[in-house]
Amino acid sequence: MPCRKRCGDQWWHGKIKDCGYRITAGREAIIETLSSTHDHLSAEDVYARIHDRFPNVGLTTIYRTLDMLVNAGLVFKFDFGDGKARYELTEGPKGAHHHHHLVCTGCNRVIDYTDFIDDEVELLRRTEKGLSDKYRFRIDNHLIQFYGTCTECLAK
Amino acid sequence: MPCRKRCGDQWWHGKIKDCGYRITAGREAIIETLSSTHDHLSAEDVYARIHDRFPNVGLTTIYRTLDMLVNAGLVFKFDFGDGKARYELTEGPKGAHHHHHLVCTGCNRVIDYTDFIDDEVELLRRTEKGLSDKYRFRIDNHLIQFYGTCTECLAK
DNA sequence: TCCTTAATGGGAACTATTTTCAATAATACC
DNA sequence: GGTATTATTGAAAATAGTTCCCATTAAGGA
Repeated sequence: MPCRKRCGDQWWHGKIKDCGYRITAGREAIIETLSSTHDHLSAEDVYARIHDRFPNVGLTTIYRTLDMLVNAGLVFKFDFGDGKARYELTEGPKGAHHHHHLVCTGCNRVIDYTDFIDDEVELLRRTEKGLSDKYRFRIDNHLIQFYGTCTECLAK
Repeated sequence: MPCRKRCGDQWWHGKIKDCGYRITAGREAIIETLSSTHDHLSAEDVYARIHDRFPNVGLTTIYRTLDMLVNAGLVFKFDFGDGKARYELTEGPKGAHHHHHLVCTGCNRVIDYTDFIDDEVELLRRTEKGLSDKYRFRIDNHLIQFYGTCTECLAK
């Protein structure tokens, strides 16, 4: 499928090209979709949201592209315990929007929170340093999630 | 399958009975297996380790039991990104052995660390309090993982 | 010991994800 | 701009982890 959008470079083009990947219409569509929502989309969700405008971007491509984006560090892959992977951009055109997740084990709802993030990030940075020194790991990323029961589920 | 072990109660019997579950030989075997290792076992791993002594505990039962144990709060279910769930006891006969994980995205190796845990746990407790107040969540658990590349994979 | 009901196992079913492969399109080079 | 090279592609088939189904069995209370 030809890359029909002839508008200028997007903020993420560099990051992709630097890793040796090509810019395609499918990839544009996928990244656009991810960047236009705060939902935690599964591969199938992305497919559904793209399919109208790009009927010939297949599910396989979605999976492959998301995987590639995870490799390139542009996307983070989450497991919220409902059997399918969820994807989120690590940053937008304006930079990172740091948040963590609160997951309801009753209904699988996920709340993004940014409260307390500064303290967390500060501690994580220290921990990261300590760990990478001690275990000789290069640490790229971290995951913090809290699990519990949301108000609605508590009411039952 | 009859419960052949007639030895006295195990430390976990109460927790299971309190949730209305029964004690069976299969469940004993599964918990024993989990408590005798620090490995992060998948359902299939547990099956393999039990199958010699209990040839008639099926994989289905392993899945069901692990799920039940997660519900009962005795087991924690992890996703390290290799496509299968991993299970770990949340506590042993001597109480909880608190640790977090360092995951290599190259080879999927997982290192348990306990360093810095005290600071982390202290911060988490505070965050947990703040979050549960603000979002009216009952928080039961948390997950912290660091992702990166281990020494061996860095060498490549 | 008997009775109720939860737990079981084997296989089939399900579902998210990956693989295969021939066709197509994005980039580098001229 | 045209062409060669090579990554990317979609569809269908394959895979793999997990769950469902249902007749049978066993745990625990009376």
